Order: sequence, then structure tokens, then C-alpha cells
Amino acid sequence: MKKTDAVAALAALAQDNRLDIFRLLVQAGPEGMPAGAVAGALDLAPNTLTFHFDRLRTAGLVSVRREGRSMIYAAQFEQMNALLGFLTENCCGGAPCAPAAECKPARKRTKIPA
Amino acid sequence: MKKTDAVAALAALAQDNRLDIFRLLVQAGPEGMPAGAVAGALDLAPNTLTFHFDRLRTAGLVSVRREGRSMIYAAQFEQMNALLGFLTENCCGGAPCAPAAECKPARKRTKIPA
DNA sequence: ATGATATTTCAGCATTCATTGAAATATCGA
DNA sequence: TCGATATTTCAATGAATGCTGAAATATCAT
Repeated sequence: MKKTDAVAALAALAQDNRLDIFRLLVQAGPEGMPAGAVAGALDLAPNTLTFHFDRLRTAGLVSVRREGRSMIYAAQFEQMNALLGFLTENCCGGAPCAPAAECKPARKRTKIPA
Repeated sequence: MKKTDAVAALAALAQDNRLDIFRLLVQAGPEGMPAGAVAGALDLAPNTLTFHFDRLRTAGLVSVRREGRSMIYAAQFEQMNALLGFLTENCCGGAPCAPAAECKPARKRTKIPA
């Protein structure tokens, strides 16, 4: 990851609502969740939400896909891992001191038992 | 670490010059380095530098101490580790997936051989 | 096609941010 | 004390940010 990307990702996460949004998506897993659900969960105006999604997407932290009339947003775990890697790689003047932090959710969740 | 602190730390790092400054301090180790040395290394105006140091300090990412007429700034590794912890703790919906990333530089470096 | 649902686009506004220049403060050496 | 060095403070300015409201677009059900 280049410094520019790191700054973009950090800036994207450095805002109350966006950090909430991202954490929600991270917890939702790789399948993501529709914009409306996020709006409901965090009580945000839909246009405000679009604005923040855009910033997260530009930073490569989330992806979108359309599903019917819903837009499904999902966290991009690889980008988050790259950011963690970038932050730790400059640690301790090159001496290996930090294990690379990573988050590898299961690709697809088999149906959750009720 | 509370969300507020995380946002503050992320915002502090989400800027070109400050990310450079912080990385430089991280590489300098816990003993830190004088403001002037940072200014020289990154070619920044001294007042601009003070502005950024302030932001980093408010976010708890650096500390200062006076030494003669120099102000020695040092990275606060614990705060950085707390931030990494915060980012990974919300990973994977609570499932343990990421080892806590940490950076623990030696407290004091014994004289470096020439 | 029509109306309803889901989301985005656009214009505007107050706030915050990063930088600059000039002046102030603190410490050291002679 | 005087001058030099190191850093901070203050005021000003242009740019970016986050939010709001109104209108546009896309999809679905009938």
C-alpha cells in the first residue's frame, strides 16, 4: 500500500459516522448489507449516507453491488488489512516487532441456525 | 480505547505531512527527536510543524519534552497500539481472527556501535 | 404506464483544516 | 546583558468537509 492510499483510508475512517458505518459493515461480513439497513441502524439521512459511502468507496474500503432496488455495501477486508499492514510495517525502524494484523472472515457463511 | 479517541487518532494520521511526521518519530524510537530535526528531514516550516505536532499530541500519539532549547517529540507507541487494537477488535463480528498488532520498541537503546 | 420504494445527485451553507507571514517566547553562549 | 538559535503563538486566507433539503434516477409491483 502506498502512502497516498493509507492517507485516503485513514481519512475515510477518521469521521464519527463513517467509522460507525465501516464497523457495521465489518460486522456484517463480506456479504454486506443494503444502504437502507445501514441508514436505519445508524439513523442517518439517506443522502448523507451516500456521501459517506462514496468516501469509503473511494478509499477502497467498501464495495457496492445492486440487488433489486437496494444497493448492497460491503467492507473490503483486504484494504483494511493493507492499512493495518502499512501502519505496522513502519514500526520499530524496520525491526520485526509486530505480527501482521489481519482479518479474514469466512468467504461465505452457510446458513445461520435459527 | 473509546471510539472518540480512535477518531481523533485516525484524523491525526490522516494527513500527508502528519503521517510522515509520525512515521519518522516511530522510526526514531521512544527517545524521539527534536522538532528542528523533523523540520529538516521533511522540509516543513517550523510553525506548520508546531501545528501538526499539536494535533498529534492532542490525539495522544506523541509526547514532548524540552531539552535545552530543543523540543523533543516522541511517538507514543502505546496509543498507536491501542488504535491498532481498536481497529482489529471490531473485526469479524467478534470472532477472534486477528492477533493484536503491537509495536514494542526496546525502552532504551544502548549506544549504537559506530 | 403508474405509483411506491430505494438510493443518488445537486446546490448551498457553516465549520474545520492546512498553510503562510510576522511577531513573541525560551534557552544558550559570550 | 546581548545576540543567536529553537520553537511557539497569533491572525488571516483559501480549500475541503459534513450536513440539509429538494429534485432526479432506478427498480419493482400492479
